Amino acid sequence: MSDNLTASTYNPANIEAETQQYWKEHNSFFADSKSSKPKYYCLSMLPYPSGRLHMGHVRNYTIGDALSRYKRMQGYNVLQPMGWDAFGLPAENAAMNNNMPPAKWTYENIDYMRDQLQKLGFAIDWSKEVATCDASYYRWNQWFFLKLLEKGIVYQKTAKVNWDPIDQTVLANEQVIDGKGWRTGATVEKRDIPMYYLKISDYNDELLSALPDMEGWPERVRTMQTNWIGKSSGVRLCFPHNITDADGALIADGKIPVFTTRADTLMGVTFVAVAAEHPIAQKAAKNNAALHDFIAECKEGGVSEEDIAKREKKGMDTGLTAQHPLTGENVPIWVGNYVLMNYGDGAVMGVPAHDERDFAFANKYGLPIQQVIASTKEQPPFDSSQWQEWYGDKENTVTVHSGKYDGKDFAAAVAAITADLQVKSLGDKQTTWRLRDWGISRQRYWGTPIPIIHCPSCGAVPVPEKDLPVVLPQDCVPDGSGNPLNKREDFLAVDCPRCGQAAKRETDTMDTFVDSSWYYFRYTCPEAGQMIDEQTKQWMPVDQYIGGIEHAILHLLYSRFWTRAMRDCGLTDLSEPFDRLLTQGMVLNDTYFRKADDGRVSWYNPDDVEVSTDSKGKPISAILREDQQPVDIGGVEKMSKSKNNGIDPQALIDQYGADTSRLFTLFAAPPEQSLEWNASAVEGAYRFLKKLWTYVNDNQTLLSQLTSIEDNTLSKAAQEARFEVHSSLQQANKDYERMQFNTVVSASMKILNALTGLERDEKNAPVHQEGARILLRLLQPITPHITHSLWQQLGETTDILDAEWPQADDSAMVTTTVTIVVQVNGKLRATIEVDASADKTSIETSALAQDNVQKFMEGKPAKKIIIIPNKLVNIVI
RNA sequence: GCCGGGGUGGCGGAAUGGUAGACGCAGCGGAUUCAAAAUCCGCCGAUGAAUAAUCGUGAGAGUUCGAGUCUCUCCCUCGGCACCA
Repeated sequence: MSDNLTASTYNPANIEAETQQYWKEHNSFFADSKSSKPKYYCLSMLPYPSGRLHMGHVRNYTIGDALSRYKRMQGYNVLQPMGWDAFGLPAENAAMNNNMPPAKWTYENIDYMRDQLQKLGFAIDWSKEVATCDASYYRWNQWFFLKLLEKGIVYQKTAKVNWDPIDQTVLANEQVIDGKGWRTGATVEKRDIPMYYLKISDYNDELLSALPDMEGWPERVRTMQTNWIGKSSGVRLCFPHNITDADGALIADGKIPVFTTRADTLMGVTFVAVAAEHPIAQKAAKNNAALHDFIAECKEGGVSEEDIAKREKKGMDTGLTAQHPLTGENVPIWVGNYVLMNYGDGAVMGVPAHDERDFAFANKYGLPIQQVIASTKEQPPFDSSQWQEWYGDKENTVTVHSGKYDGKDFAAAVAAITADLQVKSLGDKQTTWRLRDWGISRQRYWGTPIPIIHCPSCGAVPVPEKDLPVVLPQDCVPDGSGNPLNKREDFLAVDCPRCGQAAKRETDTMDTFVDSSWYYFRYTCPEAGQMIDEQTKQWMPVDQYIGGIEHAILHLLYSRFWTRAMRDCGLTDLSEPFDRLLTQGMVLNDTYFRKADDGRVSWYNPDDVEVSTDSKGKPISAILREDQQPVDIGGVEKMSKSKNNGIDPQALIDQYGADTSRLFTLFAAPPEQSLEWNASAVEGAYRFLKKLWTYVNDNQTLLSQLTSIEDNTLSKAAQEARFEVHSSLQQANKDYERMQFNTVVSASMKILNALTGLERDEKNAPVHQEGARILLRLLQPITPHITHSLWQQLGETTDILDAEWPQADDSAMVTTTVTIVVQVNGKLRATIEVDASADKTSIETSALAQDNVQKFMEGKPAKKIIIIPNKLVNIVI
């Protein structure tokens, strides 16, 4: 039978279905805890089951899968699990829109998305699947919460939340739009409510000091966490006062404590600013209506750090004074809306000359500005009408106008001032942290119930371990006003476990970050009748974690904390859960819009827009297909609902297949960088796979054996093709190790180009046979279906997954001559072919003999000749 | 506002301090075809008649025989900011 008769066109739908069926029948991806091979735990961040996979998921899991398959073919026992971060706010929103319980919505989404993941051919061990909304998972959230409560790591305190006064409900930050509630439009208030906190602050030193040694993590993530933990060394000092409360007692023992990192500027203090909730502000407001109103105004607006930082800095004089701790002079006390009661001491010292924010504040309210620092570098003179960068410097400074402290640099001034404060018992060195304890209470239904019972006699009583899990009712439908659990008598009513009288369950649920802080432990033993069992030891820590950069701080820090908390409860020996971390970039797409007369912007999906380009292919205009009218071309932005620039990966899979989707995703950009959607580039990926299919499929007879290569019998063309195959393979193997999959794809394309460019005859057959086998194995982690199918067409009987990984053959890359670049004064003037073994003198001689080299040397003698072997000669004149 | 990342052809991107633009997309020209799709071949940073030369990696300076790469200053842009996940 001739090859022509067996040739068929590339049909991804059939190939992929058959290959997936094969994997299913062979249980190919089961990760056996008892295997003797070295383990490799490859973890991708688990998805929120929003309904359908988006391109970000596809990218994340394609990267993880390419790595998992590569490691597996390197001989590792690979665990690649998958699960669902299934609790959270979107399910409640969907419930409101569709009048459907969040549970039903969530489980339907999980079923759909699991099917999508399977159609993408990911080598996932589905026997280890976990959904965080299953009681079999979240019972261990509850169990561990109680453990931490026992250990004193859980505690209760009040916290500020966004409060919608019309819906009478707590709002998430994302539900606050321009300071108004998203459903009611009412002005959001800050309100204090009791919450459970985890004492992550007990671990701040450890979480910080481990970071420098975490070499498998990107530098930028470690820097972000370092800044987030925010260790700062400074001085905590007190401004004495004699302000009394209603009972005539001194407020806070007659002291206003403040923290500063700039004790060297203490002599420049011209005011003290306190938070609106500070007891002194409260006291001053009693007889001052304007101040009372100002304090009320401070309560408006959101609670996010960004909201607070961007708010216009405002203040009001309390009319009260405190004393400067060193000079005893009176210092006015102001209320500032930028001072936070629950951060530090709720008060700050104001040094307008050397802090930009204080400077603006003092200028606005006419407070004095007292310079106490001068620059030792040449700088413009101090000018109290305009802020200069150097006013806030710590380096190259000397104290001035500071009495006995004059003439000191930063460290000396801080030391001298601190010593005097210590003598007066009004201050001492202190380390503070930016990291705040983790408030985990959420006033929402769709989350893990906090296992606490409120008894009128006994107070807050933990649910006994034997009564776990506290099961979340599955049939509630939230309506936007408060937590539906508060209306569920069957959930609420319970007897106090301590005294037996009628009591009430806690209705707050846990932050969903709790769920994602330890799911990777549970994957190793999803059926265990305890939080984790001995199988965990076999797999943990995670060797490679992959996920979005947006999780660089919160999720990754909480997981590091949670692992330590588990360690301190005797559950694991580990401190760090993730050995290596890869933060993948975002998926972007073009945006198109029209702006209506009233300023409203409508966004159009790139699929519905036709773009015209100039003769060079540069886009010049775009029209909407529907009405043939022009639309404006926006920038390239993250795929999102709001910009209507998302691409549904399902359409991509349906049209081109999983292999093309995977190839495009990995080829278009390196994993850490953002990836731009490009429909033509998808076509290009598809074209490559068609070409690969045709090459193997059309040449089955030629390729079906594997004859050994005798180098000296090969033609020059065959040797060159083989050189290209092996040098590309060598590069690809290096790039696999550093997870640079885009250049692995490039190398694969080069290999296929070399092979298809080489005549397919008996003489060249060994090079084709070897090259095809290299190429298929090289591509298996990236496009697993087509390579599985073509591997069989080569007559190979073993599973390609079990095939030995290809290594570059040095003998294929030996060359007799090399091309050397000749530069004159660093500029390229000629290239020369020399014998690979040529010595420096002969290289120099032939370089100098080049006409163009002589021309540019203009008859001048060479001052210096630099020779880099096999690469370059630079003649300096 | 604070913190972090990124700027290289028309586009995505490639380059252990050593030939900038590999590989691909788009574009242009050609072959094949009744025609189209698909496929194959060639060209493809700018100026230029040019296989000459000059310029060219956001801008400016510096280190070096040599800088996309190292150092400093500046500009633009994107991401995170604790109740979105």
